[in-house]
This record gives sequence, C-alpha cells and structure tokens, in this order.
Amino acid sequence: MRNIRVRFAPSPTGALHIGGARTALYNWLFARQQGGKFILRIEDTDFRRSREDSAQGIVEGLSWLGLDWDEGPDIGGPLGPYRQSERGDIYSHYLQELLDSGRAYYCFCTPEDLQKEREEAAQEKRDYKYGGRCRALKPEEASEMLQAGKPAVIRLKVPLDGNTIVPDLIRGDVSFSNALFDDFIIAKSDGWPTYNFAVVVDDFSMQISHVLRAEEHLSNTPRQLLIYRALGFKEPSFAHLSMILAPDRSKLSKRHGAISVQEFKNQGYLPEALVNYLALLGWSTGKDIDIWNREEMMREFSLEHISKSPAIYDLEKLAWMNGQYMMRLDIENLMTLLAPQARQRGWLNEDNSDYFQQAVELVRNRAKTRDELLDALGYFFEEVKQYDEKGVKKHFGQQKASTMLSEVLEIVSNMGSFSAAELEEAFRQRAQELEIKAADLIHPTRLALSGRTATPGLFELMEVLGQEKCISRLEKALVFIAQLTTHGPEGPNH
RNA sequence: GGCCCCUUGGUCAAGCGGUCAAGACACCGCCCUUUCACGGCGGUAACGGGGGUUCGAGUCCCCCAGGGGUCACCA
Repeated sequence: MRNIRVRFAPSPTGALHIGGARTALYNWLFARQQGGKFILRIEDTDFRRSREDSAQGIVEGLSWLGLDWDEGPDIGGPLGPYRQSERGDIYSHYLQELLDSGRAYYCFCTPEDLQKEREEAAQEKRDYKYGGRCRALKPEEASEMLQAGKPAVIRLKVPLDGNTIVPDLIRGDVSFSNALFDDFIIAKSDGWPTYNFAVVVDDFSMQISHVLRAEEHLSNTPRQLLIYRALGFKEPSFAHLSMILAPDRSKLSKRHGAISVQEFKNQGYLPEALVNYLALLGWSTGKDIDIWNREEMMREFSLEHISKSPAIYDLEKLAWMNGQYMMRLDIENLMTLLAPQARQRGWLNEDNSDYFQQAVELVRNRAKTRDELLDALGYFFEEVKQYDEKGVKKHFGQQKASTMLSEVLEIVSNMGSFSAAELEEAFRQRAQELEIKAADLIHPTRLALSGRTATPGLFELMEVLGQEKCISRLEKALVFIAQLTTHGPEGPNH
C-alpha cells in the first residue's frame, strides 16, 4: 500500500470558512486514520489577490480547530516549498518540458483579440472556445516574437476528440468529452502558472496520493488530468466533496452571517463542537451517535460514507452540539473560556474567582453557548436595573406581592447561616404557616433577586448571592412595588 | 446557454431489491419541578414527478423537473 499523503490547499484570499474547514477536516481525518501525512499548501500565484495576513487567518483557523499539519509553509518539510509563490522554478521547469516536447505552445493573442472572438461567438450564439490560431505557429516564428518582446501565454495542446474520465472515489467515473475543452492557458504572460497547472505540478511533486477537495473543482479535474498525461505524471486518486450551502440553498457568502471559523471562535463556540458538527455535515458512520471525539472520528472515518448531496448547515444543531460540549467541559476550561469577557465586564477579578465559579456552576447547563452563559450570569455581578415585564405583571402586580416579599425579607434577615438547604426549609415552613404554596414566595423572590423569571434553583442562587445582596435587593423590590401602586400598572420602569 | 454533479421529513442523515422507511436537531405534548434548562416518555413530519426492469423498488435503468457547480492571463 502506498503512502497516504493528502493536502489542504487554500488560496489566501480570505478567512477560513466552514466549507474550507470541513475539507481540511476530512483530509486531516483521512491522513490521521491511515497513518499518512497531512500537508498544508498555500496557493498564492495570483499576486493581485493574495494577501499575507489572510494566509495567517487560515493558519490560525486550522490551529484553533486542532487540525495539525505535518508539512507546510511555516514548518517546512522534505518536498517544499509549500507556498506556490516560492515554487516558480519548479513550474518553469515543467512548462519548458511541455514546450520542448511540443505538448504546449506559446500564444501571442492579446486579451483584446480574445475578447473579440468571445463577442463574436456570443453573437452567433456559439459556445466560445479558443480558436487555436497560435497552435499552428512554427517554433521559429514563436521564438522570433518572443525575441521581439511580445507578451505570450502558454497553452496546452488538448486532444481534439475522445473522453477524459475522472475516477472519483465518491461519485464513481465521471466522463467529459475532450471536444468541450479548448487549448487552455497554463501559464500567464507574467510567466506564472495558472491554477490548473500549478496544482498538478504541486500535487505530483509533493507526492499527494489522494486529492480530497470541494465539488467546485470537479469540472476542472479533466483539464488537470490532461496536464498529468501531457507531463507523464502518475495520477492521484480524487474525491470531490459536495458543497456546504447556506440556509437559503445558495452558495455560502458573507451575507449569510457567521461563516468563518474565526467568527465562531469569537462568538465563543468550542472548537471540538464545531469540528464534530462539521464532521457530521456530509459524513456519517451509520451509527446512532452524534457526539464523537477526535479519536473516535479518526477511527470511524471512511470515504465511502461521505454524502454526495450538498448539505445546508443548521446553526440550531451546531448550538445544541456546542451545548453538549459545554456540559462536558471541566470547570477549569469553562472558566478559561469565560474569563476574557468576564474580566472585561468587571465580573471577574483577583479576589472573586470563587464567587464567579460558584455562579458559573449554577447556570452552566442552562446555556448552549458562551454568550448565552455570560448573559445568564448578569445579576450575580450587577444590580438589578429592570424587572422582567411579564414577571412584574405576574408576581409583583398582585396586592399580596408586598406581603410575600416582606415575609421573605424577614426570613432572610433572620437566617443565621445562609445555605440553600436551610433557606428552602425556612421558606417551606413559612409557607405552611401562612397556608400558601411555597411557589407564592419563590416566584416574587426570584424576580426581586434577579429581575428575571428564569434562573437556576432559587435557594442555590440565594446561597451564592449571599445574605447581604438578598436583603438589599428584596428591599429595593419592595420599594419598586410600592411605586407601582402609586404610578399605576406602567410602573417606574417606564 | 453547453457540460458536470446532486435529489429520503424544515435541517443533518440511516437505507445499499422484501423494514410498520432508523436516529439526531428543531417543533408540539406529557413527566420531573419553585421558574428555566438538563433528563425521561410520546407525537407531527420524508423517498421531487413520470415511465420502465422485477413476483417485489427509496434502492436498478431512462426521461423530465428542481437545486448546485463549472466554463478567466482567479484559485
């Protein structure tokens, strides 16, 4: 069995988006499972579009997801360089080989010439194909024009008939008629190769065994195969992954919200969750399990179970999955996840990490994302500025609300120690004495202490909050209710 | 427009000639319960359409429709 070598080869024109991330992930899983190598290569032959910092973004995205590579521009490797912009000599070498063997030729047609041909074709409702004018040029003529300094591109001589079959591991044999292709350009007039030529040379010289890439490349593959054959290169295996589509079934783009892994990172998603979600978007094991860790995925991964049809991503499911991972996270890592924002908001400092941690433990399994969790934490660190509107109507609106809170205030003020268990006992006992339901005391108290109607268990919450805060917030709520009766149902909130 | 790929519930997706067509997210009930989540139980919901092949088709073949991709001196 030959050595498995796969690559992820992004162009550095933007951030790492989830489609690219999934492609990288599948390559990574395949390499790791097979004991092969995962190679990162930057495709930056288009200098007008390439930007240094966006390659950086991709590298960071992959690292954050935990997809490590064995060879790449930053760490080198035996078959480098791993940046196309540094591989000019290699391309020139093979370009020359093709020229020498007569399988490629210089073309001096100007972009204007071609544009004209295109327009003519359009007028006659013909599909445009390069006419092949320069294909007939004699070598002497060509070198003369070259001498004269005329700009030239290099075109591949493609077979006029026959078929080119792409053996695809996911889709089976896909056949294309060669008559469809014209003598396409393999080197631009600046001397740099076009994409199709560069990938072929790179994949061959980096000894890539499997090209696992997005479906958008399928239509290009026959052209690449033609180049492999012209060069006499051994061909790798191909597998084309279906695309990830936006919820409206269109191609993913910025207008669809968060699509780069950087954005998910910034929103506080966990990399494990994103990896797990992406893995299952287009691949399945056939088993009824949704949560897979890296090792399990690695073990189970198989090209045969990759889906052929495009997948629409669903943020709800990602959020659910993130919640699953949040629940499994140990408290130290959870604290680390929360710390930056918490510090920024002044919720976490040198002396209150115990308090912070207690609050986190209470709310943690009520939130699916970091931001949700942060949101659920507010009243532990800030005074209650507003009471939930519906809650006010329901729990503060009635005449007895003051009475209830006064009772609670009395209980709370007289507590010796302030544990959840004791508080609960005191509440229930008092409720019994008053011949009311404990809930009648609990609901207004929750609203008074948190401003909300949905919180963790009230008694745990009180224990963490502490007696002092409980008393002051109860008093404040009593004042609020008093104002409510003076100001009418709208209340001082408005 | 030419060429290529794809088509099972709203979404992911199992299925690889014979199943009452799994499961998960979401949604809706119920249970647990001081609220909310978690958890448990149950429910609504799918083979794009039409022809074949076959005793039998979601599974095989053909046509149509729809969606996507690609046709650059971009990658």
